[in-house]
Amino acid sequence: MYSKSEENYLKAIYHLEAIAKHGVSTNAIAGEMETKPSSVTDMVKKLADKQLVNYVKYKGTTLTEKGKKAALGVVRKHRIWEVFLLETLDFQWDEVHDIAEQLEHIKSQELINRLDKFLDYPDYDPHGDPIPDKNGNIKSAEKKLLAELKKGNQGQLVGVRETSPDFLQFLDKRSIAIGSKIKVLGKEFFDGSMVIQVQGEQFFISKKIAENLYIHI
Amino acid sequence: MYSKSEENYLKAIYHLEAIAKHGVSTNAIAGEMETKPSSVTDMVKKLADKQLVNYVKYKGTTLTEKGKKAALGVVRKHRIWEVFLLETLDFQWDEVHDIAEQLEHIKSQELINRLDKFLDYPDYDPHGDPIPDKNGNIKSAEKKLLAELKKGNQGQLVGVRETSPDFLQFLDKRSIAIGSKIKVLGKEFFDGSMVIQVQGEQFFISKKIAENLYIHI
DNA sequence: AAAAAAAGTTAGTCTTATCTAAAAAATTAT
DNA sequence: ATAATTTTTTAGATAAGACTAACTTTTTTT
Ligand SMILES: [Mn+2]
Ligand SMILES: [Mn+2]
Ligand SMILES: [Mn+2]
Ligand SMILES: [Mn+2]
Repeated sequence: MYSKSEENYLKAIYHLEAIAKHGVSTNAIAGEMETKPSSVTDMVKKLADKQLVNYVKYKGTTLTEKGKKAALGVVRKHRIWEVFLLETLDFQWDEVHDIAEQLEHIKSQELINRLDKFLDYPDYDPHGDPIPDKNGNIKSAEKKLLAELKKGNQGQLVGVRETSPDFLQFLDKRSIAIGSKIKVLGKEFFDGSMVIQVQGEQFFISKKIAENLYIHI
Repeated sequence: MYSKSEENYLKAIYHLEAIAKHGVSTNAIAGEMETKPSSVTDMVKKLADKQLVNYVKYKGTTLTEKGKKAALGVVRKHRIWEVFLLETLDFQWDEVHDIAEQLEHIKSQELINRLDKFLDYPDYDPHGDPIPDKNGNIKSAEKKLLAELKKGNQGQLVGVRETSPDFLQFLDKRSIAIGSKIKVLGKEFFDGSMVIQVQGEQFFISKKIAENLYIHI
């Protein structure tokens, strides 16, 4: 259907649309794709010709319905493959992304549907991101940063934003891991620091820590 | 490492070397790859520059040790993915090839080794072709055509050469299937026809039938 | 052994996806 | 409201891989 490059652009634009207010900027796409802005201009023109994006010179790019559907198809493949790599092949949490980046481009609807079935229709990928269904519907909730929760809220740790060894060791030392239930016992308005409860134990964490933990509520 | 196109050429040359006496001809590669001879000339020159083939203008192409190793790597990936598609995802025997043709190009040694382990180190792919190990060694026997067997020989049906509905129905009607044990009870020198025994039952088959069944002895 | 046919190569073109450098438009600072 | 800066686009170049058409070498036929 679409080339690997086109699929990667669509996915990048999809991800950027979630945070951009209006259209996605050429520079933003270039940043995400690790290419030059001039390459992006070329590609978004091609995507516009194929009715996959709305592109207004100097103004920005947005996905059309057709483009969004295509992007969600790639996102679905990516996340299902990530689950497979982690659950079935026992890859580590941080090893799956690069391989899924390639596998997401395999052309076969049947393949991904059978894989989905084999994995028993997972709702989330290993990073806590929801998996769209066959029709591109995302029924599951998007993950949130722990820092966004209020006092009294609780949820489950589904992923980390920062992956440096320092940070992962910080979590390890406190037995905070993917799947842990976390409750916000208190939150300081002044600096955003929190007191949280994890498996009975209480920890004080800074805003910086809370901004790097993804939660499902 | 190598591009998808280079990998496909290496694999094609590897397959053709098995039947060619001397070097593989440009036209033969073009046929296998479904490209034009001029495209092949371009590519074999590039492969020769990379020490993957020995190419002598107008004479033919052979794989170097380096090229053979690379080709076997692709063959290994292809066959392991085929096993996965059939065994794990329940694809039909004749649906797996096209998808494996894409999956064989995923760049990750770790991925294929884990998949191999997950499948419990299969020796053959669903078509009865042996799977090279990590180092490119093929310890298992190559499949043979039933037509090559002699009176008294027996083996296991591992694949079919022809895949037309007519032929598959012919087999179905007689309950001859992949995995069936077949014994040659008699063979006519005049026309190559055979009497075979399959699960207690005896059948008379023409040479044409016997030339389309692959056997492991 | 010459002529004809087939096989293989070269030269030049095309497409896709990149890039650099220069120009134009939009934004921000003065 | 200008000027400076940043963002974006255009123009032209490059590399991979494929094609057509023309040419050369090899093989087969007569
Ligand atoms: Mn990708
Ligand atoms: Mn993910
Ligand atoms: Mn292939
Ligand atoms: Mn096979």
